[in-house]
Amino acid sequence: MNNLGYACINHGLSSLPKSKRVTTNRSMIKRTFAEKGTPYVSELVLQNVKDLYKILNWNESHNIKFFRISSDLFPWASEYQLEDLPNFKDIVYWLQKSGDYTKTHSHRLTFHPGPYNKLCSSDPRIINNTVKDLNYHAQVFDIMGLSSTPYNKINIHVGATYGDKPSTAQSFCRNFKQLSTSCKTRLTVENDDKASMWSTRELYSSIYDQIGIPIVFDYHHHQFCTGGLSVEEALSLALSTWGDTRPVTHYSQSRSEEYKDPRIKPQAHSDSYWSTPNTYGMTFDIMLECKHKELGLQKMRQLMKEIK
DNA sequence: AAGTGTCAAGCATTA
DNA sequence: TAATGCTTGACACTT
Repeated sequence: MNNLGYACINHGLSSLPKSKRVTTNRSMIKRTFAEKGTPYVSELVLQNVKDLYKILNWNESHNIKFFRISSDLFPWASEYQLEDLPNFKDIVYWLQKSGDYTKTHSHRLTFHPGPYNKLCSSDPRIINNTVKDLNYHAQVFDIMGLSSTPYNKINIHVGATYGDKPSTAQSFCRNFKQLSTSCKTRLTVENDDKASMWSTRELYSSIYDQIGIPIVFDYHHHQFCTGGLSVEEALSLALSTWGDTRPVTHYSQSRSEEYKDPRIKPQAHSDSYWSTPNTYGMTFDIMLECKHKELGLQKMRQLMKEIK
């Protein structure tokens, strides 16, 4: 049984009329942050965490037990301490309520912080921001009372090579040590979608072998950066890095194929699905990264049923 | 309410 | 040199 999940946005709930809209993605531009500061952040965060609880309830009632939380939950999180938000107590209340709900109903929650997180950089300012941002994600899971393991993964890409993969990997592994313990124990790395970047095989030998963090295998990315491995080989290799924790993979399909439009980059994610990932009989959770979110998940369930 | 232009961060790639 | 895309469209202003 491979559990299916979706990422960050519930399409149906977020397109309700404004008064009923449910979203965890309330944010603001830089100017507004400068003008209104953390009190306004705090208001938005409170609404976001309340809506997170609603989404988890929606998921449960639709038998979806795997969900990626948006990093937008706390806008500008690297610019303040969570404890300094005026509504922090109420925010904690709703996060704990969501965490309790998650555990009671055996859901799995994960994060996927943005591409601006460059743990492999050698610029101290970039490292500083990256460490703050990654630690914030771990702190949220801590508040929710979720496991300090990759079961609640915080997944990132290595994200650069600087024209020198060995030294870039070294920087990544060195800077990893600066993260909080609760972040280090949850961190995972994902294979890239460009030939020049990091394949599953390279992540294994350059990152996993050094610091032992699990590899998230992305089916879609793999075809653009195989590292010389077949899907089955790369998948097996990635799964072997998860120890006792049930692994996660990512699955999406090509938008250019979906719309039969060669002008669209083949890497772009599709709206929905028309075929299923080959699991080779192995068991792991699958994060679906299509644009139509929970609708795509329901489509995928149909497709998987038809196969059996 | 609906439409439009703009929007933090880092990097590699394309135009 | 500038625009694009990435884990995810949303904000802010005008009409």
